[in-house]
Amino acid sequence: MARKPGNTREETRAAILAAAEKEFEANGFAGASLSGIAERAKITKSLIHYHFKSKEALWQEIKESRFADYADLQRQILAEYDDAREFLRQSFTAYFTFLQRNPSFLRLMWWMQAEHGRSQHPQHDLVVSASMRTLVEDGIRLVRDLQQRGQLRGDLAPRFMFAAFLSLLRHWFVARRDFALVEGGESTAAADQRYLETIIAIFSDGVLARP
Amino acid sequence: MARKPGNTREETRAAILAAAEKEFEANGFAGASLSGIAERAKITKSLIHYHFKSKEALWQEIKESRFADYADLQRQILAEYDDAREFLRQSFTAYFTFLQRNPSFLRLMWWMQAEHGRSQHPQHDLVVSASMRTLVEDGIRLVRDLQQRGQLRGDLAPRFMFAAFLSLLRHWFVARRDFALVEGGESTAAADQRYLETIIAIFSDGVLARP
DNA sequence: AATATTATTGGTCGGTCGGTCAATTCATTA
DNA sequence: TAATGAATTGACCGACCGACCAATAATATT
Repeated sequence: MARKPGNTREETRAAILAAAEKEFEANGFAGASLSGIAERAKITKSLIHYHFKSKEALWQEIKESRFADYADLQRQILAEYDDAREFLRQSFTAYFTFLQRNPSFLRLMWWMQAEHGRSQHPQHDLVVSASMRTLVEDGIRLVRDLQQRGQLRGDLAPRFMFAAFLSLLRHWFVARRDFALVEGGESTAAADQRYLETIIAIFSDGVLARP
Repeated sequence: MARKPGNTREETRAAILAAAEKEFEANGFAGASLSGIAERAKITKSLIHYHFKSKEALWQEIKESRFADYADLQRQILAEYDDAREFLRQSFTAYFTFLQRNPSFLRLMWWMQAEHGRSQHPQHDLVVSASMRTLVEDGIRLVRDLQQRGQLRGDLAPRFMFAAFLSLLRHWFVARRDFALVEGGESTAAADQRYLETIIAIFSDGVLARP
């Protein structure tokens, strides 16, 4: 009946992808609806199927594009420094800032973890698994290097040290809501910053009082 | 047309609740279906509505019953010890063991966080919020006490220290899948134990090499 | 034994889901 | 300007969703 003028193929595709990302971020894969995506993108449901094969293919394309951002992050973290303490600070800050600036990435990851393994097209999880594997492998290798150079304590397994690193960073952005419930007054940004300083201090030096 | 003999009211209710917990755990609230629950419980869909007002009410009842377990856990964590190092070990171990033994609780929490704030009946979130608030408040108070008694370093804000504590514990059980992808061979139980020892060590003493 | 109450069923409702298709409109080109 | 191809639409499909209801079978009460 009608055709919106001026939009190129890529513009429309991008609009659909942006709308879909919001919808998936808000509702997860199961909860998201093509109607909702169409509404956000101000086009009709049919057009989504013209540009993308299926809902699952759309979800897959979003996941892949989001994981591409990880490459830059890894390069930042893996950059080298002379001083181990300063290295830790830089790594924590880089990862933390990334999560802080990409809340939609974090929410998509959250949904992906929850829905992991439930896909009817298992090959779709391969890209995600490959990305995670690379991140974990690189992180473990890095910790091992630092141990061998005598900058990190050598009595702990590298992979569990790196797991602790990731936990401290990733979990905050979902837990902070619970902490905002008590003793309000502090802005989110301020709380973020103070949490970051705290985990750097704990990770570097521990929490026990020194005599 | 027919009625299954022998089942008391409570038995049927319990069967539905158990089936629903599995279904919600696997698919989240949006992804779960009453048909799936009925199938698991080996009854019909209609019977669910006879015993429970709605899908949402069923979900709510499961959440509440699961959060009741938290009370015992808190009492364990809040038990007192003379030595701070031993106290940390006991607290980490108690919380860790709880999550280890209640995987369905963890998965339900995961879905709840993802779907939080999206309920059409906001009052349903109140119980969850209240539980989380109590846990966080008690934890913060405990850290503050230990600081004042000189057992924990006093230069870090209690709430962020406690947030770090929770992050190290909760995040592992969702991240460990990614770590299982690399250097296999270690059983899940063994990896769990080694991770626990690692975070206790890190939290207590930090990761920097001591000269 | 007759009656009332409770537990359970099959069937059905309106609504939404993801997906398909033919028709239509715009942009390009001949 | 006419023809062609790509982009977009509305209408529609079968499947499933949560919910409801009348009928019925099992149990409890009298």
